[in-house]
Amino acid sequence: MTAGNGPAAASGAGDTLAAVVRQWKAVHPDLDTGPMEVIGRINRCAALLQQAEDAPLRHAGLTRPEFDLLGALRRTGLELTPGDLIRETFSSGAAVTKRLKQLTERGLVERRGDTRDRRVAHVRLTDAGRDLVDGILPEQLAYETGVLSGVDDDGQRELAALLGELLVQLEGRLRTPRG
Amino acid sequence: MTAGNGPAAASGAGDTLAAVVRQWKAVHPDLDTGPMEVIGRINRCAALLQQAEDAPLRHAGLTRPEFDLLGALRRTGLELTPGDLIRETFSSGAAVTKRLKQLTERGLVERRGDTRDRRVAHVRLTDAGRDLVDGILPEQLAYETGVLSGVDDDGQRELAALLGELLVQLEGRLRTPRG
DNA sequence: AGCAGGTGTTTTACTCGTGAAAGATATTGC
DNA sequence: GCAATATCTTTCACGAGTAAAACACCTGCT
Repeated sequence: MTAGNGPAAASGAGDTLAAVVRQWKAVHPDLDTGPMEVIGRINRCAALLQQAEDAPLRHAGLTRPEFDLLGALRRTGLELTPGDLIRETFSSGAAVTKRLKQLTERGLVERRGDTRDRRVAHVRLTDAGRDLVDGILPEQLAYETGVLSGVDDDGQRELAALLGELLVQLEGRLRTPRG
Repeated sequence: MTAGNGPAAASGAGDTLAAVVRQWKAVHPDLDTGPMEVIGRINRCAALLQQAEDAPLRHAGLTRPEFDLLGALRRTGLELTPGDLIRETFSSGAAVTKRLKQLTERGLVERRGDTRDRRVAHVRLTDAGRDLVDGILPEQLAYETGVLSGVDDDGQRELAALLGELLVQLEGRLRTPRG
């Protein structure tokens, strides 16, 4: 969030961000807290979702970034190079290297060198890796459906649309993913 | 995101999540990707915002969690115990201890022991700490206003409201913040 | 051919956060 | 009063991510 978050306590109605915003308004009444209400909530949602979603994955012995990597391989259906995976998962090169090492040792992915360009490697899912992803994904989506059940279908569509708008802006603004 | 994200490439229209969802649908046509469209976008927005927002803070030599801690002290206007800060910033005890050590060394916060209960400490902002927060916060909010400028005011209100709804659900569902 | 510079990947050194255990003090029940 | 237990905070050992440098290899120029 923009400016620290946290619940002063379970303060009656509203989410924790509402309480935080109230506190800031009391200290700096002239401040425009509008952006905080959006960005703060996005960050807090993300944090809580991560804690929650880690549960189904942890059950399979995977971290989210590991699952993202496997998922990228599964959904493209192709062999990907480490460079591709860096771009697909928005991770640093070092992180991808470490994850590939781990996942290879666990027999979930395999590597082979490129015949033409011996700098590059090609990574693909093993059968075990593919089965693992295919097994986890439905559980994950079912769990998420439950998490979102408090928001009705129209609300979910609206949310997805608005976040998509914002995302286009952010993705345009923030050239220079990583290295 | 629920299941790996990433841009297959700059695939025409829509954000990167749209491309990811298309890929999944091609591989698992029967999958209900609805939750992914919401949760994936929340996570991706959070990731991008963090990268972006770190810039103004980094300029002041602060990480976001450090700023969150200072912000909690500033907006409550009170002395807080480490325990309070754990709850306010949703961090682990170990993390708060480390941050307090750093921030104390930098002269941004001060500690004193409790007279009654010698287990607890009380932390408050120094003048320098208060000035730093008051200096950064407007910059931060101005930056965020710019980031959100692609979404009109009604959209922002709608977004804040929907995220608030979701947040209430998540906060209710996820008892057991940390330790 | 040979080298200058670019690209793909890994290694290195380091920071930060975490869970579990320890440490220090309060509180409760006998 | 004193052991048993609970609470607040810090320490420890470790895993994971990062930036920057190193490495390995290709490409284009001369």
